[in-house]
Amino acid sequence: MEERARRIVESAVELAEKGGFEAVRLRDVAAHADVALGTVYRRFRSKEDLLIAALDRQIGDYQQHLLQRPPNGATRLDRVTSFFQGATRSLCRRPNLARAMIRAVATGDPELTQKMAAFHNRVNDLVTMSLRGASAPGEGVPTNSEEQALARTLQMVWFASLVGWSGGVHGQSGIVEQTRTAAELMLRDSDE
Amino acid sequence: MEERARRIVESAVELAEKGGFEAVRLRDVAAHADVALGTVYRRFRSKEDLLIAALDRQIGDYQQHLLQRPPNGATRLDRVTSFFQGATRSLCRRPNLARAMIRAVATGDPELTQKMAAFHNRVNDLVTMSLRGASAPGEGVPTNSEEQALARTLQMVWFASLVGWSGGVHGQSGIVEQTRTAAELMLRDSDE
DNA sequence: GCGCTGACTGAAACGTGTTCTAATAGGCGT
DNA sequence: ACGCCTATTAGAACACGTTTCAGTCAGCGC
Repeated sequence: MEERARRIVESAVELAEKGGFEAVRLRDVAAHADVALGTVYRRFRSKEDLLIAALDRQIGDYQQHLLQRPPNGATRLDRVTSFFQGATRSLCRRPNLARAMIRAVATGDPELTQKMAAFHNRVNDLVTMSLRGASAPGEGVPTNSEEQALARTLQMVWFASLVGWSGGVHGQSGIVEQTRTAAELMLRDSDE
Repeated sequence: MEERARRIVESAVELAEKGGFEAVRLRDVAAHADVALGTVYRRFRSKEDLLIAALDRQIGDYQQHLLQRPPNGATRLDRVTSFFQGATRSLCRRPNLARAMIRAVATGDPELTQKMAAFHNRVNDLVTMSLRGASAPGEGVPTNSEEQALARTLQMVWFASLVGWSGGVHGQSGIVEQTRTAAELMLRDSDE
């Protein structure tokens, strides 16, 4: 990402951190990034696009972090549970920002299909990685279909939980519990 | 719901059916319902609130429909699969409307926590009903915790799938497939 | 150096969700 | 019938996402 674009995203993040979705007023973002409003719109199609870019960035960072310290645990259930716990904690550390980004990605604007899909794929990869243990995704072992189904289902449960949290339906612990419960239900008999 | 409010919701539904979320301009809704703009805001906190009310109404209708023809099938997997297939078809019959309502409920405005929760609970009840077979929810059998966990997880998978469909990430068949896959993973050993 | 091109700027303008206000209407107890 | 209260109305007003436009600037080929 180019310098100017990065400044814009960072400004959006700062504003979102303080005041959530509504606080990300694009005029303010532009001013804060020392850029004209038109420039923001040259780089990003919409407010949602901008916030999804922020989310993408954050996931990238977390992916880096995971490569250093891959989720450990003896069983798939342990690893996947601890992965979601860590990811949730990391995301919810800045609740206003998290809510803003989740709202953007949940809006489901058809203009942003690709970026939504990219987000889901990234999370999918992380889940797959945690299911397997150490190894990075796309390396060595080909994904079998059970693994794919597991990863996608867990990713969706996490997403739905995040939306619920974002709307105040339940607390941060609810996210972790719900994903763990789902993982337990799907990995009942597995102990590998 | 009172007459005036019903007219407002119905107007919103008509507009959404034709042009989706953006087509639901509250000025138009008011004009169409033969009501002043202020009256719309007296009854509904926001555009999202209005569309969630439409969703709630639609779920209520579908629940009625289900009481007449409860999902049939020998196993839990069969019933739950056929339930989601039917519900998805029913919802996606009017795609613009569906997308508008889903967007509203996915936005996760903390003002609307209660209505979001109500939506999730209603879907939960329907899923529980289909897991059990004929009997209505809350009657006779108390919900055990495995059943609760199953229902909630499946409801979340369905919701996430709907959001994905709404954003164009996958087609209507993707919704059905993803929920079926999740159900299969969780009901592998069960044949009751 | 010169001109071209594409990005950037500042500012205005537009649409729509949301709020506000003053005026009116309708019902209800007395 | 009268006063009161609440819902409703028409319409203005405001905020903010988004678009548009005319003017400026920077780099780059020549």
